[in-house]
Amino acid sequence: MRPAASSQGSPIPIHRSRSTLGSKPSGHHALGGEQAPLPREFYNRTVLRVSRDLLGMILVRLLPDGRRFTGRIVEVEAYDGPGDLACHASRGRTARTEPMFGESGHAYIYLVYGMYHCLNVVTSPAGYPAAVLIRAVEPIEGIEAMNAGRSGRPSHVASGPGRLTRAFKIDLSLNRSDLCIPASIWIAAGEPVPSREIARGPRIGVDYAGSWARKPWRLGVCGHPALSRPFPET
DNA sequence: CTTCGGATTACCT
DNA sequence: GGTAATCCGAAGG
Repeated sequence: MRPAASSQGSPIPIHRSRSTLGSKPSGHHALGGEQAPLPREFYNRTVLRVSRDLLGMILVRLLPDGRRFTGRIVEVEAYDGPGDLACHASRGRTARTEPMFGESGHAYIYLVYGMYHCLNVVTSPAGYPAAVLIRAVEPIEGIEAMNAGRSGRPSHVASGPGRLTRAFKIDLSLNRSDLCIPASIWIAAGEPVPSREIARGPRIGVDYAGSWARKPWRLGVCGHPALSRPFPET
């Protein structure tokens, strides 16, 4: 079952980063209205719509010491409600999954395999548990700090849900954060990705979910170098 | 209380 | 291809 989406066909108005109010030709970003959090309405839609529209948006992380990490979202996965056997919420409303049942636009973060955190964005009207797993971003700001003391291609430091949270210093302390407030973590408008440039495939690591594992709810920017792994052909 | 397994990654053969 | 690492939360006794 899906929640009745109030804004099914109409795009959510987003303050594009292209906005040219007093635009400056210099390379410096005008941080005034720039990188403002996406509005609650963006998240309060079906998880598949939000998933698609999150591609190209900008993940922003402001550290306590003032450093700012940003990256372009290039890969996500949708987890859709109590019927989706790959979704944690399909096993009921528990302390861990509680954020998914709450208001959209909040973070749902959990620990997997005892060592990696996964960042999710809660979607849909409150009461309907659904979330988007952010699987990969293309680093923009802070890429050097993210790679400090690590090997591997610097551009891949946030490719994969566990690598992404490690690079951006995201852990359980940020669970339930309101992403519509520019505090420690939020998502800002970027360049939307056209449908024809979106690759789709089965979700990763959910083979226990039977036929639900085969649903093509992993979305990514076609051919992008920062994907966590290639998408299946056709 | 104990047991079990995971929306992953890195490193091994 | 295989598997160790590592710990929280859910479930069962």
